[in-house]
This record gives sequence, structure tokens and C-alpha cells, in this order.
Amino acid sequence: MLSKKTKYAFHALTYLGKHRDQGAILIQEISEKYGISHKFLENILLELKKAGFLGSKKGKGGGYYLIKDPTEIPLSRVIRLLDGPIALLPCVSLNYYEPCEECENQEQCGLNKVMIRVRDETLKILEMKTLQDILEEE
Amino acid sequence: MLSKKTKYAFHALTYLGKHRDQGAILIQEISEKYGISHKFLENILLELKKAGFLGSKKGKGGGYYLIKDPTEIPLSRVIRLLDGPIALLPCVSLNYYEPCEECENQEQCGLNKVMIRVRDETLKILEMKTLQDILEEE
DNA sequence: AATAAGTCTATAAATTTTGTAGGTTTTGTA
DNA sequence: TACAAAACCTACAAAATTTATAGACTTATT
Repeated sequence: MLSKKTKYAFHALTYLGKHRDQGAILIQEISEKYGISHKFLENILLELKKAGFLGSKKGKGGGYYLIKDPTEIPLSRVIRLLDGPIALLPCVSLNYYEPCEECENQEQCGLNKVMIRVRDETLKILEMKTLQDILEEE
Repeated sequence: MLSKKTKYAFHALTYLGKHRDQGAILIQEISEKYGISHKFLENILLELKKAGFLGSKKGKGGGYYLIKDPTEIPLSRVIRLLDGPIALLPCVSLNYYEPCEECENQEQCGLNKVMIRVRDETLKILEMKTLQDILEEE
């Protein structure tokens, strides 16, 4: 399951996407809208900024705004940033690969093969679908 | 990611599947083979038994054995039993459905739609692939 | 009777996730 | 130029979940 952090990130991105024409948006505005703790959301927005999705402005009249085009924010990138691996096993993760401790050799692990398929099918969707698609749905 | 519990369950099932002709197998034998704590594995095997996958025999010469045909143990059932929901959002889970707290109405939630697709593609694989497939791979 | 195994319930330890505190920096504006 | 508003940053705390352990109980075999 996606963590709250990731869900909140999607809410924030969606909100900022919808209000792109309105300049900088206060953390407060988003946190109130979705009932997210201000401070928690602060951390999340900061991560999204560091990842290059958002821009920000300090001081009075400041806030956050989307700097990437929504078509260039695949859902997979947001999930990986906040939640980590998308794969169901570490030995199958493209971005966070680790061998499974208990497995002697993953070449002959039956689970490994299935989970590669699951990963690939999942990624097909999560890499193709972007924030733009979310915005269009709502 | 799958929990250790689930991974251990798959290891145990695979081991029991491979040694189906050898009667009851000791917890100890499996726990040593994969380096799993005896007591932890105990709990897992008990759950698998209660779910109808395994049988057991107490006392000397006792142990666990597979009672279901491996073709009738889809991976999805094992995951759901030990790990819970397969879906990435509660509002999209077939077996553990819950509405998302922050969502006003999930009908117009863009994430919801995508996650239904991810769930369906994942389930296509995890419901079709069974313990039998794992055994054949190894 | 003794021993070997699984059964059961409760609890503890470790880890991860979620949330909070409080000071720092930047910027607009009076 | 001083003040206030807002993001920035680091560290910590609380809560929840996962992983692991303890120990007494039951059942079967010899």
C-alpha cells in the first residue's frame, strides 16, 4: 500500500496542478484542504521541490508552485521518491535492488520470475500515467 | 514490498511442495534451511494451516505437510493471508476495502482510476500463478 | 512415563511511518 | 530599515507495524 506521505504528495501535486495559474500557493491552503498536518506536508513539499517538481518562493506572498509540466511527472517517480521501491521484492527492484537474504541464488528462484512480471506490468501503467492524467480525470 | 512473513511463507510452501512425498516435515528443518527463526516460522505455518493449505501432525514423527494441490494455491491468496491487501490504495482493494480518509468522493479521484488498473494487472498475474508454477521454475 | 513435536496467547524488541518543535533564512512592505 | 510572513532545515518524539521471543499446553509415539 502507498504510504500517507505518497498520497499526500499526490494530493498536493494535484492541487498545485489545478491552480497553476494562481502563482504561489501556501502550504497552509493545501494542508487545510486535505486535512494534512502543516508540518508534515512541509517536509513532503520540500522533497518534491528537491526532486525538481516544485518551485517555491519565500516570504510574504510566497508559497509553492508546479515547475514541471504535468505530462512530465509520471506517477512512478512520485511513488519512488516518497515510498521507495515499487517492486514487491528487493531482488526485483530496478531502482532499489538488493538480493534477498534467504535466497541462495535468485536465478533459480521461482518467485523472482513472477515478481519481475508483476513489476513490469505495474510499471507499464505507472510510468505511462502522469500527473496530467490525474488532472484530466478530476 | 512483501513482508518477511510472506516471503517466509512462500519459502515454506515451496519446500513442503518439493518434499511432498516425504510425509511430515519438521518446522526446524525449514527454519534451518532458510535461516528463519523457529518460533517466527511456527506462527506462519500455523496461519497457513488454518487457511487450509497445510496439514500437521503432533508428537514424535510429526511436522507439516501440504494438503492442497499446488495448482490450487494462487500466490494472491498467500499474499493476502500474510500481508493483507494487494492493492496500492485502500479504496481500490477488493478484499480489504476502505475509503480514503482525505478523499471527498472517490468517484472523481484520478488516482483511484489508475490504481484500479494497477490492481487488475497485478491480480491477473498473482491469481493465475500458483505454487505449482513456482515449483516448476525451481 | 518420557519425550518429541505442534498449538496457543501474550509480550517484547526492532523498525518504519507519521507527526512535532523550534530555530534560520528569505522576501515583501510599511 | 524594521517587521512580519513564509519557506527551509535539522533533530527529535510518538505511534503504528513488523519481527521475534517466551512459556505453558496439547497430542502422539515409543
